[in-house]
Amino acid sequence: MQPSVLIVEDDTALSELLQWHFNSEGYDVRATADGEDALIMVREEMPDLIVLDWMIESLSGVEVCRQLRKARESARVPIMMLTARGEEEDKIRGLKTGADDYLTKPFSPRELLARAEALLRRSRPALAGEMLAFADLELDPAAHRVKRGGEVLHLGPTEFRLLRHFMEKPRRVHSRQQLIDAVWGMDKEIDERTVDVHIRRLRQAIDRPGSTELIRTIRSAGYAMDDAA
Amino acid sequence: MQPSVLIVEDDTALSELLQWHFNSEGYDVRATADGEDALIMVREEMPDLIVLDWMIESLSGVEVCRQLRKARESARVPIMMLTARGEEEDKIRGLKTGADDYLTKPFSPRELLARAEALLRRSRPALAGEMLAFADLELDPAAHRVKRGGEVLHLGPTEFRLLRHFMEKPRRVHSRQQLIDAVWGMDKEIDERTVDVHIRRLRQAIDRPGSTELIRTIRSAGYAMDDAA
DNA sequence: AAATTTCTGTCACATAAGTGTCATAGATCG
DNA sequence: CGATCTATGACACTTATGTGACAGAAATTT
Repeated sequence: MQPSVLIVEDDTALSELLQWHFNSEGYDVRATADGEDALIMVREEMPDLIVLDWMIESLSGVEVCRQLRKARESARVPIMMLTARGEEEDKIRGLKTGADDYLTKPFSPRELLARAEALLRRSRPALAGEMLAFADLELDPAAHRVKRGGEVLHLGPTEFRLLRHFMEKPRRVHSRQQLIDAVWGMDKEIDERTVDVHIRRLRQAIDRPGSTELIRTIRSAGYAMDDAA
Repeated sequence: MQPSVLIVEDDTALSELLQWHFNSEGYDVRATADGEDALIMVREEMPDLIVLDWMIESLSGVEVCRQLRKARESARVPIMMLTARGEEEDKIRGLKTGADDYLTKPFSPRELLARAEALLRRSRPALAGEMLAFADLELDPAAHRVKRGGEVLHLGPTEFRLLRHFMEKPRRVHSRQQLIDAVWGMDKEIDERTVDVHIRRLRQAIDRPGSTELIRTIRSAGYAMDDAA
């Protein structure tokens, strides 16, 4: 499946250049010059990567960035910020709002693409809308649907995000705080015990009688998705 | 287990930016703007990595670096130095004083995190999530899982940390006090006999009947992980 | 807009797991 | 053989996790 990128850039020439390059690398490209627009487009269809110019119309790059991070769905989409030389100060501020990387104009397309790929590699499974699978569990992020051995399961929204997180990084301990950050959102203040409760609900939802427990408790550390006992 | 980082930086915005990024990579983050403070914090609890700005209040970065290197406990903690462009001279001096790596501002978070991980990998592979192996034992730090000859073992939290410590530095005697410092924490006041008990529990957990003892007692010195003789 | 259903986050309490210490028995050394 | 040092089982205690209930929030239906 081809990765998708959203380019937010008001310099038409540069935007087209970027589009061309991403396109010829096999990306599914969308573009806009406007910040408001960008947010709408993201809501319509989540891209795998966002390239964002610092100086754009109607809503500054920082503000777009901030908004994206605030919404739960887009909180973890990698964002690459473009800045002009001499905006060094802004760079810092831009990054602070949560951009993952920045590039100073002028830059070589090759460099942009290389960095973009690096960003993508890190966070891909979650965002690319790819089917996640583990043991006999399948999770379709796009359709918001989970099956176990063919049978459709019913999960609440929180349990769904929780499971998705586990399936993105299986065989790995997640501390309660990490789970809160990832599933509820960084700024939320959620009691750590609450995680236990949702873990239980998740287990209840995915465990068929007679099947192996997929969510393992690691005492004093957190939880992990695991297959073998 | 999550690695810990201490950020010493007096530009609040930049410090927060760094904190955010390290945090979202799963680090346990502490920060201060002050050099004296930094030394105290290090003494209180040794971080796995120190990020140090060259220009900070009350005590320059170099000085902090020098002091850290002088103290035996902190002599080997990896230090990453941050310098502003134009302080190239200082870079050289910084490295001379014992920094392990440096980065010129402004830099991308990706780069910082990548380098940080590289440093970590060198000093404490287990923290960077690398698989540890010894004889027919395997320990997966990320999954918090131990196998012997393919079979999954169950260890309690303390036994797990103990074993991890042995596997990080095998074929080497560890005194009881060293084990206490590493496994329980510097400040804990634990009876040395208690180590014996946990060693027994560890042996019990990893020894299959008929297999060789992996933890050897070195009388009047401590314990070591060893295979043959 | 009201009624209903589903979902959420917290609590209090039950259960389970792990902890540190001790007394005693066993080893080892010179 | 006495002086040390280490192994072991028992145990009282601390801490972490599982669980059911519940009231309020949010979404859905009527």
